[in-house]
Amino acid sequence: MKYNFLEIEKKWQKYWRDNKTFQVSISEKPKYYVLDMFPYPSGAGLHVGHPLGYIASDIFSRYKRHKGFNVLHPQGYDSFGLPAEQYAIKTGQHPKKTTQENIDMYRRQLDRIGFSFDWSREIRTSEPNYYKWTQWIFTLMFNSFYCKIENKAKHISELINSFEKDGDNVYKNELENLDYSFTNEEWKNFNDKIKSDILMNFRLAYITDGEVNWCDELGTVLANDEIINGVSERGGYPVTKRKVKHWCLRISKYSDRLLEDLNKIDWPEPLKEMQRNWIGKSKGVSLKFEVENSDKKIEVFTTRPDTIFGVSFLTVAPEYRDLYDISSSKNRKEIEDYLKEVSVKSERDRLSDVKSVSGVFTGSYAIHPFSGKKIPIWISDYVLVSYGTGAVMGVPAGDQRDFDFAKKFKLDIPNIFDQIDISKSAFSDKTGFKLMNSEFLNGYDYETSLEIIISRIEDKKIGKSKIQYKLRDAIFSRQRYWGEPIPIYYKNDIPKNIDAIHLPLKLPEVDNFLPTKNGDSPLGNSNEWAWDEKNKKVTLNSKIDNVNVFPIELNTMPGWAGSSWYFYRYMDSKNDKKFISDETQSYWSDVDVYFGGSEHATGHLLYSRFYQKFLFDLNFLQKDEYAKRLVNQGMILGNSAFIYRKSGTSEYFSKNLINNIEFDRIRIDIKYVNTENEVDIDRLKKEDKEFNNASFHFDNEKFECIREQEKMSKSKFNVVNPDEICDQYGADTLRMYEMFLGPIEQSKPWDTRGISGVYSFLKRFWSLFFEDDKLTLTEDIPSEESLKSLHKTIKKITEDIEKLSLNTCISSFMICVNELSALKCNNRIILEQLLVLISPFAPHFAEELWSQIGNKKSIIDEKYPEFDKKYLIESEKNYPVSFNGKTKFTINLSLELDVNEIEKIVLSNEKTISILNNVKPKKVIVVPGKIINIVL
RNA sequence: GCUCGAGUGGUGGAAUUGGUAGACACGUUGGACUUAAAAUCCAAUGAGCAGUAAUGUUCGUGCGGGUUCAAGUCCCGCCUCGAGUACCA
Repeated sequence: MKYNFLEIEKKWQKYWRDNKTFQVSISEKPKYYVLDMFPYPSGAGLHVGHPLGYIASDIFSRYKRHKGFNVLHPQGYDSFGLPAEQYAIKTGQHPKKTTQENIDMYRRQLDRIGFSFDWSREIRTSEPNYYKWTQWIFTLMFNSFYCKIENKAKHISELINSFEKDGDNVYKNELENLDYSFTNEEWKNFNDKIKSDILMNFRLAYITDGEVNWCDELGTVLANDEIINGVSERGGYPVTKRKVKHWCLRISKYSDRLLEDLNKIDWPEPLKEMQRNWIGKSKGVSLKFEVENSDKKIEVFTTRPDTIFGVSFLTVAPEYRDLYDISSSKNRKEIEDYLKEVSVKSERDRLSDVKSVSGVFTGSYAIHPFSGKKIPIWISDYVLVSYGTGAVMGVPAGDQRDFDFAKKFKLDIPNIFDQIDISKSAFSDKTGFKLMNSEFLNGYDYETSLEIIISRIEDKKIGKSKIQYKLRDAIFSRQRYWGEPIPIYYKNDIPKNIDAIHLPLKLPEVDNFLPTKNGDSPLGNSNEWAWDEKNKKVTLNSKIDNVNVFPIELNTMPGWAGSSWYFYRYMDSKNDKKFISDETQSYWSDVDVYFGGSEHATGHLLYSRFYQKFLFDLNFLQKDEYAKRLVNQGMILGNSAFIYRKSGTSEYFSKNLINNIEFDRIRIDIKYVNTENEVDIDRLKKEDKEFNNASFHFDNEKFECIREQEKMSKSKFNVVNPDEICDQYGADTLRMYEMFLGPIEQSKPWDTRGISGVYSFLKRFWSLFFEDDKLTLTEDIPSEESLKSLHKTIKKITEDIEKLSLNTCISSFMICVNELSALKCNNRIILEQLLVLISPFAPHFAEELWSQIGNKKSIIDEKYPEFDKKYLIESEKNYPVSFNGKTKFTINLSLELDVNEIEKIVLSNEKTISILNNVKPKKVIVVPGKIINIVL
């Protein structure tokens, strides 16, 4: 019988569907949760790079199931957010429609590959019965504050109680942005608006009015991790600073826990490192400088208080809060000019402008706390408002930026480092110096001076040790249509949340869902977007004059709101009473292995950890980390084709090829290029419009086609569609080939030519079962050799799957089948076990043969074979005999021999004698079971 | 700039953690089958040198040193590429 993969795959996919094979529920068995990062259905469809992680996780899930675990392996769609909406806008359709279409396409493509997903648990973040809970979590955050004393989130009512009882006594330290203090009596007398404003400083979801990253093209605000190199991650559009009222999540309160708990989880070290850098903890000192002729003080944050005597100026950020209080009115004009100049700069300008130094003198001076000297105060945009205190002390001798600044504006550069030349650049090392010109710190090194200065600063009560984080609060508002509405309404300007029982607050239908350049949210286009507080429902805007009807927040949530907690919903996706029942949570607990790309390191993977800890604090979750182990799959790179001008050719590419012009090469679709890198010019010119109009003549003499490896993408004309591979070779071959390509976490190029190796392997395996097209198995006791081959393979496969080294698994299968083919093995015992072994990798293939050899039940729950040591015991070893470490020949010896016996045999060996040629060896090293080395 | 990660045949990649470098594949070459092609099967395949040949021999894991009986693997110093980050005081 022939290996007819198309028929087989269809048959078994239907069988699994009909028998609900992959539907799981709570059982007596131990659980195992294998999770993939769910896709956002983008419209371009899948290419062979997408399923890489899914295949690995599927193999692992099926393997764990064979091992006796009750495996939860769900899948869903991250269907809200920018990608889905951008696609809808591009194609001029409603996002609801395109999302549904894209999901259908994804599903069709995924189904062909034979995944063992439990689709009965499917979730979509854009479905009301899902986002109901996303909104619910938001209201929890709105109604919570972070208690520093207990180091956890608590309900806001506790804070209010404390204010009513003790004023701000207990939580005074947390009122960082508030200038005034209040007693319990004063609190009670505050009006609602003031109370609300004060509480906003505490709420974990809060509204604020600060500057945000604004993207004109996308018509929305973006979070820091959505900006790459000063442009938007989606689409690469410019980003500017803009003052917008927006919601934020106070993730910064969790900085330390997010950092510390990285030690608890088995995630890839590079990824943890990225999170550590993003959180950016640094220890230092905050220090107050008096300002001459002013009540205001300037507080700076520094990690180098030891260089305090090197301070020759202070610099504050252009957005510094007390800017006008600390600057001289004489300099007003220059300052305002400078502020204007800075504000027009986009994020990208600022980045590309890092080298150039700009700033303006405030006209006033601060007083050095130890030397008493007058220090000029400057304004410069190299200082960031959002980090530290928004002000820095300028130490040109010890910091390159301060050095450059001082040079540019001709400020003092006092040297405080003995014997060190700072005429060309600053000296920023923490070792290898002794201080000078530093009064009581003279002669000390970094460590010692640090200790002295900190105690001096604390004695003088002008500052204290401080830990500073780079991690900022997460901007939560999007001025977009396709996202979860934020369940907040404004009662007399005071934000109130819609209670959980009235959720979901459903996304309204609007005629125009396009984003606007002025930042108005498309939800404003709805004429039914007001909250009737009395009847607890959404009503017409026209009723807002009514005392009980109030406007609803127009912004929607960012894409990561829905993806920050979705892995819990899978456990109990149908539950409409709770986001997840205690019972299901107790059983499924957490994710055992999470597969996904490292590009989410500082986005999704950080936000979801924050959500986890928050919900843990409020006792909704039982663990404070959700994924024990994480595997980053690498990318599969596509072959892009470029036409280059050969050197010496004076001919240029035609100007008509505008869209494809990149320097002196042209990108073309890889389908026009054959394996010899020859371009099919005729077809290219016929099918490609741009080439059709081009005056460019391809000529092998003047141009050449070169392949380059890049990320697969439709726009790069280098995608390979998994459907085509399934048509031609079958899903099992695709699955195995993707794994065979290389280590899962590595990026590796796709080469369709290589697939034939895996395909013919499966065919060879298949043919072990047949003779002259008829199933022919013997029931005899298997031969020693075949048993050895099998058990060697079982051992290797089991070890490698656990390590997720799946590429070497495929090699082992090939070796085994090669060996069995050579042995002409058609033994049932051997082949049956081998089928179970390979079933996670090539499930359709294994099911088919399993049933053909007479099994009635699916192979899916068959016990995974275990190796028996007795078949692996070697009695002999082919020892390499090396001379000075270089192997000259091998000798087959019994493993029972001891060192002396081996040495004797080797030395009397005729080859040894001839190589030694009467020279007496200096030393003979024998490592039993490994090697023999003769030292001359 | 800083922080990670990686450099092994023509290509993708193996290497029990210090013990026969190049497993397993692709590709290439030769052969078998075939009128022919496809498919399949067999053989060779790191480079160089010597030999008709079996074989022998030298060099070989980015570069330069070191430790060791033995280094792709460990240590020191460089180079190149990739990823992340970017005025974080």
